[in-house]
Amino acid sequence: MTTSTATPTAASSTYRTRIHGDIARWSRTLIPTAKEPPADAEAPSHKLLVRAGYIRRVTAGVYEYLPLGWRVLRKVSQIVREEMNAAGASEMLMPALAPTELLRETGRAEDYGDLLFRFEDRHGRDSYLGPTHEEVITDLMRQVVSSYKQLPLNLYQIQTKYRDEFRPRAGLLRGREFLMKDAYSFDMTLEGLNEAYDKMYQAYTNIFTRCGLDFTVVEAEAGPIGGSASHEFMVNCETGEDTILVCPESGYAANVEKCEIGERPAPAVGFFVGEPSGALEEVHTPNCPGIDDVCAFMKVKPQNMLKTVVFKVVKQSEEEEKNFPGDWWVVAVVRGDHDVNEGKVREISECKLVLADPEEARKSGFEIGFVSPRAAVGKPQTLIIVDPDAAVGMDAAKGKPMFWVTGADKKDHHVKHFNWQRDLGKDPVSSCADKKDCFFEVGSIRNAMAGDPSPRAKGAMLEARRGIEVGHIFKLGKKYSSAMGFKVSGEDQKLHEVIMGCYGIGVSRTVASAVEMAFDDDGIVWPAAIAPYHVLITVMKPGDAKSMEVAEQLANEMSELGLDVLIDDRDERPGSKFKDADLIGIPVRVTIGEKGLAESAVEFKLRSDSGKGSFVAIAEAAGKCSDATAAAGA
RNA sequence: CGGGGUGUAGCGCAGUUUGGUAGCGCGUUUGACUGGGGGUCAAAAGGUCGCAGGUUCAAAUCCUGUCACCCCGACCA
Repeated sequence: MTTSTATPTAASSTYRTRIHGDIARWSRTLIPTAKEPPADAEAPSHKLLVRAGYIRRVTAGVYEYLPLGWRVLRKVSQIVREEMNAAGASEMLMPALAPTELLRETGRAEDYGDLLFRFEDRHGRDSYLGPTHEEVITDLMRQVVSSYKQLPLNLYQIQTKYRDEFRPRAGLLRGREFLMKDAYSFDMTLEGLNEAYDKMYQAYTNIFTRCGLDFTVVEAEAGPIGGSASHEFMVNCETGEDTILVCPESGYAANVEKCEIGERPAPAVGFFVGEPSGALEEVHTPNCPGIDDVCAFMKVKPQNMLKTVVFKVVKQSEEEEKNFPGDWWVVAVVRGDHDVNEGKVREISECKLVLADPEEARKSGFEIGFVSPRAAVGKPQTLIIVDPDAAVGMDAAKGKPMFWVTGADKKDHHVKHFNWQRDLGKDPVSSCADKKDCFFEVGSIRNAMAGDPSPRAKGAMLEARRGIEVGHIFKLGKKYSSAMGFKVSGEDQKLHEVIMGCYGIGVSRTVASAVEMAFDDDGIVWPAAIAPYHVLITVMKPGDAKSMEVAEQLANEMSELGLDVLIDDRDERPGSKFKDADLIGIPVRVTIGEKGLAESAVEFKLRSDSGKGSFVAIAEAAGKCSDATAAAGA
């Protein structure tokens, strides 16, 4: 592996010695290219990486990295390594295999469920293959770190990870075995954590910039891993699995789960106010628990439905259980074309929630699938939250009373002409005010969508884009140190739980997303920094002594300049060699043929240029390749 | 976990309805011609038709079971 002569960040200064580039011969390595992709490949990166001989599938979601693929993976790893080291983190290696009892300490043995690769060894010990390593590192740390003087620390590894995805797909983008960099920071104070986090944010920005990727950093929910803040690094790409929302004016960007919605104007007449659109009418809707089913059956639009989602409150302490005995519920109401955002419901309700079990909810009077706000209003131990877009009585656009369809609170029935005031009381909010254990409020509880007002710039609208998540940084807080008893002595001579952060990069996914981002009809177009080789020397007549001599000489010169060179010395027809060259996507191609040699020249062409290329004197070729790769960021 | 689908040569596929000697294209090997964008001709190698039972004189084909894989949805540190 090499570094080039012109690495743009401070990390390159770690190299004191001149490192020569690699030279390889196509005929003596393994690059099995194919005209047709395997039938199971769908994503462009999957098709191309297989066709170009980078990877092969071994079983669902598991791939071999052939020589070219492994080189790319190592290039990305090396960039990650350099930037992590420059940010003050230390590399180590944890095992992929660990005892499940570690996960029991934090409850994640259950939380992960089937996603965890688990098995018993011959002694009957329950083991797992690590999907991530919070428990392992915390276990290590609690053994070896006992004083604040040993902190702060940031430790990372580049390790194969395992997740038993139910449906692996898209080649390297969602595999069951994948290469990941994971880092863990340990601090005594919140300020320390914030500093560590900001350093990682910067390191990640450097890493993905150096990899030549076009990416967006978005605010994200911390998710099941817990914690208080997080950002995702998303490669901008139409084929991406994830939707992100961005504000074109302020630069605010967030994923769908996290994205806030700017102030939505309340109806001019006030929330819930409006005459009924007609008499309440019950409709038999057999086998229609879902919004789409009902809409198709009743021929109404989702915008005219009220969706009612029932959550159960999870009490987190015995004290809570004592103060609030029995089952408590949170009922979220949104418009049928919107999605309830559990995080936002949680924030407003200030409770830990789970989606109610249908059976259990039914016993308490919620006919799941057919619930309406009527089932919840005035009900004890229940909080109702209605999204502003659902809390309207007048259809402002049409100037008519709002036509609502919602559940009939009995199986296989819905009602139409639902009206907030008539069916819930003259003023739904105050109707609950005099009961001390029933609550009713209007709050923003749905996922943001394209077209929603920006939360950061007045008048701007959110836009939706697609992306591939390649990096994710979290502020974990004390979740793991607390669960696993990782405490150290502070300056005050007292024990303190350590504050953690964790920082992941999907290395193999980064490789695939680089391809998703840059390819054309002919094949891959690698960013120079992560291409398996910088230069491909295509020898038209490998049987010709003069041609091969020039090829070797050029390769040596380039290697001296730190370039990695692949010589296509195969005795193939020119057409095949050019097709293969475009397919594997090496950034610079130098062609050695009779035309040029007669003039002591070779042909120089960038993969990213569609033109024919140009002739360059042999003496200048190596330098030109070096300049071109440096200009492309390698 | 719901719905749909596929397993036949290294890759892509036909053949299965109506049981009767295992096929095509690409790739591979050999030879000749060719030689700047996947060439031409000639010859050749390569398959227990996913696996296990069953029906039958006879099974890639029909029946039963099983395994693997893919797509859509749900889910997703």
